[in-house]
Amino acid sequence: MPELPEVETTRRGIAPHLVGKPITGVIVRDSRLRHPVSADIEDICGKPVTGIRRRGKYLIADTDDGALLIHLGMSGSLRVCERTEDHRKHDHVILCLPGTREIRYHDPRRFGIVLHLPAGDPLDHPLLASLGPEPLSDEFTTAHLKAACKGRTAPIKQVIMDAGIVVGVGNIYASEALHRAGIRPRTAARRVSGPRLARLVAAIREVLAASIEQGGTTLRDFVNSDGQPGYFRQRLFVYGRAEEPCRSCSTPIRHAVLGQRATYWCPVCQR
DNA sequence: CGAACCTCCTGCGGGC
DNA sequence: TGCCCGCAGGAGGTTC
Repeated sequence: MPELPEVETTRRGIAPHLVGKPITGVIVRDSRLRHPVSADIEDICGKPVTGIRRRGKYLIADTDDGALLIHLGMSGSLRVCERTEDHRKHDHVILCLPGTREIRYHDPRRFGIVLHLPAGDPLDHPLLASLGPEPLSDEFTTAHLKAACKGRTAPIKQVIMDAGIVVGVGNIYASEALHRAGIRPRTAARRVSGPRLARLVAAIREVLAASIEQGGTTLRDFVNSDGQPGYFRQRLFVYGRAEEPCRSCSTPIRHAVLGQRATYWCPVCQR
């Protein structure tokens, strides 16, 4: 699925088409997402969209009377299309724009979310209220991560993937950041030293920022708002590279399942 | 509280 | 060629 870089890439792509303009109609072709898309989704229509924000892996389209909350789940994408094109299978929700275009929410697995939020602060919504800091913000500090790791026996990889601790780090970038920081994914969080946690904070920031620059990572589904894939996949050091040589030291990359998720690391670079 | 496990859903690639 | 199985970028829920 889209992790933070893919969601940010999507945000940047759709913003110019939405900000300052009203959504003129919503077509729900299949309401069966993670939360059913209710009829009040139409309430978003008419008022100009004042901005598109990202919070973790959520997108928020604000108006001065309510907002749209969108999550892309595992297989979701938002594309800007000409209205005349035929809709594809799994184009579940269509946001009509003034002029000739529309935005299509496409999500084969239907793990995503499209919700209308009434007036009020979207960040107070239960789905957003208990999220941890943004990894690219100043609030994501070594001290914060250190406090989150204190006493925790869970593997460090699972801790950095916990959205209550820091948002946006999914399965790809967790493996990548740990490689960059030289830390084994399975290490108990409480056993990672302060200096190594400082390296990890920096590594998370660096890998996410570098991926955003490349338009994110496409493994299978992800496309940006123009329907194009992201190019960070070719820059991945470990994810999906089992048995291939480490890009730093040529040792074959290891693979194991950790907390039900595929995990990759270099046994030499990561200790 | 934390940790381990399960679940939602569709599509695809590998093995036979 | 076709069928079955396992696996996939998320995250909320249950159980102990």
